[in-house]
Amino acid sequence: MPELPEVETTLRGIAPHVLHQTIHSVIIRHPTLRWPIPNSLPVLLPGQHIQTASRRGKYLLLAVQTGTIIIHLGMSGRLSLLKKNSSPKKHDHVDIVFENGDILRLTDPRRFGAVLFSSSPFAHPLLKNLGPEPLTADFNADYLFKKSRQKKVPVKTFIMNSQVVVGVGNIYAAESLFSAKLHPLQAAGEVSLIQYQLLVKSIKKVLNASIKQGGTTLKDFLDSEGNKGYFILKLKVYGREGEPCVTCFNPIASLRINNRASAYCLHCQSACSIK
DNA sequence: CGAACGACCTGCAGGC
DNA sequence: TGCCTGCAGGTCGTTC
Repeated sequence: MPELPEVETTLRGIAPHVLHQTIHSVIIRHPTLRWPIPNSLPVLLPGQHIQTASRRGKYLLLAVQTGTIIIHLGMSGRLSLLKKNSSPKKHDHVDIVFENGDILRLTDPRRFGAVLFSSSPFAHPLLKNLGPEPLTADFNADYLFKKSRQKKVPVKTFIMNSQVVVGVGNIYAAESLFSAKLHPLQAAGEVSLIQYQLLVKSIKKVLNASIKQGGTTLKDFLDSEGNKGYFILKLKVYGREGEPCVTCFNPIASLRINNRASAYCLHCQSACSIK
């Protein structure tokens, strides 16, 4: 489910409802997500209140007095806000119940998500090596160009590496490369500065447009209020294999790169030097 | 060191 | 209808 726009949509949905709320209790129904949920949370968190709600890459961060709750939605995770006594369903693994009765509930069928706690989240092993946020000025063509020299990995793999830049997953990598007219297999180290300028612009444009539409709902993404995202209507290559390219009308092709489906236009995204 | 790949887990679509 | 296979938005840890 979630790439950066979906996580950002989730954050914007929950933030106004959880900020400054006092935690009443924490219910863990299924503690084995990607990593075990710390069993100290139900003891540690009650009585504390949410001071800030933010995002780093695809990690949601809820800060309380003694530290920060770190939430990752994995492939199929979703947070929703519910009213008091809302009965849990099959994949509702964690509830954070507030004193006013509201419930912040994590639902995650595939359990690739995570709920962790850290007194200094940015020093946490999962967060400390993350690359820049794609929508900030730190993420620019000079940075990508320098970072990519001598790298032989496909440019698609390169921009999906969270140590290079956070938040670009399979959908938005495909869309951004199409927008920048770059072949996904082009070696990252051989992409020119000019091409990176176009790619950076494309990534920012695509992510911003998706956030505006509430993210992409393929099959199961819903925001914290249960609404779908409408960016799927704007996807130009992802999931359109065999359908005509919106620019040249040739059929969209597909490759597997690192075992991930990679849709692209054979004509518009021609490679200069694929090895 | 970087790169490739398996692993985690469930649900669903499609083929037989 | 039902079983089997492959695939899915992520990304860490292991192996080469």
